[in-house]
Amino acid sequence: MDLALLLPPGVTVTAAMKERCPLRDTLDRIGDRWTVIVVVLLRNGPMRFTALQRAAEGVSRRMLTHTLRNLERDGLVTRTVHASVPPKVEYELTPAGHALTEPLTGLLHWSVRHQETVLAARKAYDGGSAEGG
Amino acid sequence: MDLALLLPPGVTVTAAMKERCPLRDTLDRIGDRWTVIVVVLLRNGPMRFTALQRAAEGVSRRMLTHTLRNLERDGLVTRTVHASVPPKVEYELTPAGHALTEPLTGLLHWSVRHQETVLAARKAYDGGSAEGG
DNA sequence: CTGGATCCTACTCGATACTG
DNA sequence: CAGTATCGAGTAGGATCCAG
Repeated sequence: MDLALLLPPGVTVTAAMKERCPLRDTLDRIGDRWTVIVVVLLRNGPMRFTALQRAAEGVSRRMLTHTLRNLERDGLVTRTVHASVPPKVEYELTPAGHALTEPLTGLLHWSVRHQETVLAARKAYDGGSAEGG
Repeated sequence: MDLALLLPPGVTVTAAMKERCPLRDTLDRIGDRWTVIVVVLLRNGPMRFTALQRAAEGVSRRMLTHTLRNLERDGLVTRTVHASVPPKVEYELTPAGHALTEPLTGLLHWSVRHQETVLAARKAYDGGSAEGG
């Protein structure tokens, strides 16, 4: 992508950005099925593994683990193991992770505000395209 | 997802939202490889098909067409054909599409600001995990 | 409760060739 | 210039079983 037009004032396009588009990078990282959901859920504070699984509704243990590992790897989430029986593991956003919740929360709000509009548009489009056939 | 905690004040959780999580819905829609890129690129005004293809860097005609069709279907983009030779087709964001650029632009800015941090965290994580083997 | 290993399916996406 | 049709590879992610 051509970044120069889109960046906020004061931000310069570095060589690294040209080589490796930051947005493309971020999308590759958060563009899977569960990452955004998990980050948004962690927005209000630390959560345990099982609590996340319940809240995310539909995620398998495998994918939740996978998602959390990637977030941890990228420094967006910390993992804290409490030595107890049964085990208790808490996940919490780092500052970078919290910063990410801002646009993602914006996305959530957009989703809520435009759900009906989008659904209606889709219905109209599908109806219109199919007509006459 | 449990939406009640996360919604802005004044927004009520409707039955539709419980049935069909709006965020999940949005992510299914924009979570593919090119949608976010295209929407961000259209942020400054209408663009032609080929201009988009050049700017997106790497998208195939097939995928660009597919992406634009979906955006059109959801009412986020309009498609205008100018009857000329050669053909000229312009794509432009609708108001809903423009509203979407706000969080997406936020995401872009986050990407730029945190690229180095994330890359460093990843490197550290990978190095740390691999050590001793 | 947390999470690793394996297997398997479905779907996404890109390459290529063709059209108006 | 702006698409469409077809095909094949790669991979995301779910099901299941095992373990500390």
